[in-house]
Amino acid sequence: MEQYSNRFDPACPATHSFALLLNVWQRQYGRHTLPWQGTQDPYLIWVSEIMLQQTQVRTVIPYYQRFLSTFPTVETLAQSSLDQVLSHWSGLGYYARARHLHRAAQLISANGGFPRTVADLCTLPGIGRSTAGAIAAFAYGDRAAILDGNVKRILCRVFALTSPAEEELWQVADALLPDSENIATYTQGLMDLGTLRCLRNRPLCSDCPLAGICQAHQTETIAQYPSRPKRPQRQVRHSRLLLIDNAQGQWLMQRKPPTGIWAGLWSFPEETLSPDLPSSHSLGLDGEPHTMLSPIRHLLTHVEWHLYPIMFHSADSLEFPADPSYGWFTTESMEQLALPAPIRRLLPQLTMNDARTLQGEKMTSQGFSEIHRTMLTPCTTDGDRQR
DNA sequence: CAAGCGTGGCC
DNA sequence: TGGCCAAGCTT
Repeated sequence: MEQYSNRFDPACPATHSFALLLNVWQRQYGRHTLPWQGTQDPYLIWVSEIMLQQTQVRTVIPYYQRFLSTFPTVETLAQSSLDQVLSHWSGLGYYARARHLHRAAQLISANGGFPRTVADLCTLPGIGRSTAGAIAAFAYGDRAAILDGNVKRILCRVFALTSPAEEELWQVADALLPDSENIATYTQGLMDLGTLRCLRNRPLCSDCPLAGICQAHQTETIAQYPSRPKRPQRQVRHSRLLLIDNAQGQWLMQRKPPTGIWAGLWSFPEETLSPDLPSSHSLGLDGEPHTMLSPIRHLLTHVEWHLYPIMFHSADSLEFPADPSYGWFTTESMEQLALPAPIRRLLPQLTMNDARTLQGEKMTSQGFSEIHRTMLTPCTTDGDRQR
């Protein structure tokens, strides 16, 4: 068998049949009834593409439908408050997407319409080259390439590319584009193939339309593509979450700063725990904590975060008017806030404790100290986590 | 430009 | 069950 070098060869037979094979397959086996299909409205397509960044279709669908029922047009989105947009994003993650979406909506609205080209789409916050390509292909039928995780995996396998540069992959993606009349089918076909056939683990090559031209399949080296870069180890972080209620049954919350994890969302006041610092809170609470809820272990891409919710009753005299980032909320009103997922999951436990039923574990202050010492003592051994 | 940025589901 | 992944972008 003829061998191809570890480089894309535009003259190899696979180049010519790639798009045709993919499109024939997409029409028969691809997805055609997703909520954002069957339209060429750039707004509807844009919202879907942003939500789908690093997020699976199944997760997105209910968010997409709720979002569009509240913000049916780019103008309604532009005229809404950021808080309202973030609250619809609550639980979906990567919240910068929501901030960018809102800002872009205002730019689009001010410009009187959507950008018409890939280059102009790329100028909007939150829209990179791949998202711009998808919007242009689906909304305008432009002959524009996408390059998401699916496409990278497919291209690496079909053309046996071991560690291609990003720009090289874009060149391959461009070279493979069919005529613009078939571009939407083709673009959807890439996404469908990556999701339904060319899976990262255990790809279904026996049912893949590209098996006949796939170099990785022919050399039985599918498992080697794509080579996975090793992830950096997560940094471990410990924080106490201060759940403070007042006599009116309200809870003290704080908006997270504009950068960092959960930026702009509402959470409970935090107290960072570290072995180097005494664990004293900064809110001037004079009472003792009365209840400790179950610790939360929350994993982000780069952080392993341990949260220890503890409950206080606010002294009558306690007020927090000085810092506008604080606010008092009933559990009912908190439902509408933009809350991170683990914080939202705490709400039922607050309700239980609203009535002073105190379902959590009663703790003496000595007990707290004990537990916090346990938290911070070398569960570290970060070396143990390597393999 | 490498690092930062969420979350739910899967095996 | 824990490590890994999913329609990436920003700084």
